[in-house]
Amino acid sequence: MNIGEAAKASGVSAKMIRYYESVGLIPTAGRTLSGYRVYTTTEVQMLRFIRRSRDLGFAVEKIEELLALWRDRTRHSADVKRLALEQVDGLERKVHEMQAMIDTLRHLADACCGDHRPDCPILADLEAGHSGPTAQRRPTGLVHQS
Amino acid sequence: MNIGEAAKASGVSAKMIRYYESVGLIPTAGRTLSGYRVYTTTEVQMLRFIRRSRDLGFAVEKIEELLALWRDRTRHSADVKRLALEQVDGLERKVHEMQAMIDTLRHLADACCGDHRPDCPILADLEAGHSGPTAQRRPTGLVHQS
DNA sequence: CTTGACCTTACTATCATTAGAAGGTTTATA
DNA sequence: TATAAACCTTCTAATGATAGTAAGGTCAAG
Repeated sequence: MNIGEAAKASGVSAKMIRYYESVGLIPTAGRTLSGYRVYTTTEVQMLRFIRRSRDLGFAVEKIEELLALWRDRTRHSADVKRLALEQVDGLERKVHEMQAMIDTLRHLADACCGDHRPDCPILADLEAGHSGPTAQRRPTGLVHQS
Repeated sequence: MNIGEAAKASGVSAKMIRYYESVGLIPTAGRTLSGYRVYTTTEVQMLRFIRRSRDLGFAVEKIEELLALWRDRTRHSADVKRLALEQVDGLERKVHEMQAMIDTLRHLADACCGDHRPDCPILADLEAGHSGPTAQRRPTGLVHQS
């Protein structure tokens, strides 16, 4: 199986497979004589594991831990559960932050008549910069990307 | 007012002020004879506007539009409202995605006894990669950062 | 033997932000 | 006045996951 076939079979792009190899998330793949990477079904399974973990929002760093537990037949399921719940915590923190933004924006938009006139409480709020009732005092680094 | 004072007054770091200038979000600042940037209260107000917009999750690109409307005394408040509601839409899409992840993870974690034994439905799910009841078929590019 | 579809590496970009280095300026104090 | 601290300047690089591009090698079918 070459990288393209492995990509199709796992749902991870060839680019990302090479990237995961480069950062040590997956072991260096075998090579044909001509230098093509070769993948076994076991490695494709690992890639699917990674893909699914990404779909659940796990960072590559955490996936590393998940993979280690996956391979460890003497693991404690408590450790897996802890990682999952930590992930839930992180996601919920982000959700709450965004929900606060949504609430503020909705509130401001409700107050804006949204017609041809220039007067606008949304701009007034941004201008005032009072950071309103739902704001974070300091960036938490969690949501500042769009 | 030099850049440090403007940073304190606006809540935008000096680094970011220079960055915003470099990408054209704010006009190039005036300079002293020795090359220090100089800021007026108007410019500090603009920085506070930017800061507040970032706190509400707006991308720099959108802030550019907001600033243009802010400066335009013949604006239609409808345009501002539209931007705000688009932002709400984007945030809600992300929130729903994350909520789906949370639901899946919670469901899996509930099924995991979390003790010293290795058996774990969370790992089983990741391994199977069936993308479960709450999954997105394709990455939307909205949540894949931690 | 050519064509097209694949593979290789390496570099670039994204987005907002932070950090560092190396060097010049201003301000306050000894 | 000398000096040190605290500022400022520009430039570079890193973050995290992913996509794009370019230049070149390989493989399979026609």
